[in-house]
Amino acid sequence: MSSNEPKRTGRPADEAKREAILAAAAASFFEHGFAASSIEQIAADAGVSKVTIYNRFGDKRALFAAAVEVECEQIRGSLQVPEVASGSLRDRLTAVGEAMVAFTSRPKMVQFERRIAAETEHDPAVGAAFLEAGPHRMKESFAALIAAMHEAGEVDVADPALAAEQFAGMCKGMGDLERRFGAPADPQRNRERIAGAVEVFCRAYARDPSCEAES
Amino acid sequence: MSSNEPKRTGRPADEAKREAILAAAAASFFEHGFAASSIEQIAADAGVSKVTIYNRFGDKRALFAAAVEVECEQIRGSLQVPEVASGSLRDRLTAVGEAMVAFTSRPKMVQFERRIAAETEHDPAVGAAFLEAGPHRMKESFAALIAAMHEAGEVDVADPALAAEQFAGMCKGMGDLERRFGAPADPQRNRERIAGAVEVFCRAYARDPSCEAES
DNA sequence: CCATTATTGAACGAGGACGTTCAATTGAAC
DNA sequence: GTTCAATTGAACGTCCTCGTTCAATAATGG
Repeated sequence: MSSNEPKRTGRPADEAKREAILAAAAASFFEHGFAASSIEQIAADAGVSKVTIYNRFGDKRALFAAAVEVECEQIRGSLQVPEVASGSLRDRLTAVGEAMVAFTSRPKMVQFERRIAAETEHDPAVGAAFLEAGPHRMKESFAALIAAMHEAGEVDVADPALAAEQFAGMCKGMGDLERRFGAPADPQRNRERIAGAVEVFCRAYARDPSCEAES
Repeated sequence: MSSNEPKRTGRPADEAKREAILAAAAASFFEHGFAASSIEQIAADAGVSKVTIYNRFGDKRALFAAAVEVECEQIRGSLQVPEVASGSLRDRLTAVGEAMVAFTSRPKMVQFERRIAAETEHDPAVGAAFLEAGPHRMKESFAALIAAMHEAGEVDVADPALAAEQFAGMCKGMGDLERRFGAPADPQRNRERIAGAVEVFCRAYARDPSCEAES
């Protein structure tokens, strides 16, 4: 395969520079936004010539798209519903809720989502790429877990995808929104939200009556 | 009071121009974003001289803040949880859910939220102002309604604010997020989300067993 | 008519940004 | 050492932006 050994003659491209460019681009784009970022500044931050950026990425929008793609790849890699098979139903749900909230409320993620949302109007493909890489994968993964719980007879759920949305929606509550608009995080309230979500979910869907004993 | 009749001498300020400026500013800021909007273009759209804008608003950021304030005022005015006292518990909850979803998923609102979120990093006060004008008011209003239902003995809710967040979160599900990232609206799924939210809410909180008969 | 304020059009200055061009240099492969 | 591509630095052109300045004009109250 020529793809394995390009056998290209001449000076090879410095891959470290590519990564430095993407890192600097991501930092600037996701902190200041697309329009407020300048290629020259990104080049300076990356310790690279401006011409190198244009040679490798061609365009400001293309550089932005590349930075988004890198971030989406990272999301795809680090996103996973914790597959805790042990513990009670409540414990497992609680673990999932905590993982989801922790994942989505990291400052980096909040910042990234803000910028992606802002650019979605100008470039819908960006929003679609993020949606597929993040939320949709998470939802499908969690829905599959709920479906498995249904198969195991632990819960009685007719629409696992809907139930997944319901549980996630209750866990996030308004904490999601508050963070997006700059309000400080409230870990205590987050715990209450997760506990409340588990409680309501069990009351609505659990088959085992002992699950509802805490009422 | 001199505030009632300013008795100012000279040519009076044209209030229609002020509104035209704010309308044009809102249109540009909320469609293209702050950095990508230009004062000259806003002036042209408003049919007004650029100097007039600087005389009246002083600054680009101040103009942005004024446009945001106008929009928040409109939100404060048009936001209200429908106070349907008639109908069954399910019917009332459904009405509230539909109203909330309809209110938050209007394209104008989605667009506005995107821009406010993007600017929140640069200017946290903007995010806080929106949070107070919109989501927090809505939540408090709905929580009061749930508290009233509790007083009336229809539901058994220990934490009305939490229950309000749970119901709202279930109604929105991921539809909220999908719209923010450009996915087309799905009215059918929205109805299912609202119906599902009502169902789960009643199972978890309703006192009247007949409410859960549909299971 | 006069004083006073609002508005305009045009121009200006300083700065920045995108994207290009070009000669010069670097680094790896053969 | 030669060859060839990657990289650099600097400059350039073009355009846009914010914000200011200034003389001219419009609209009101007295």
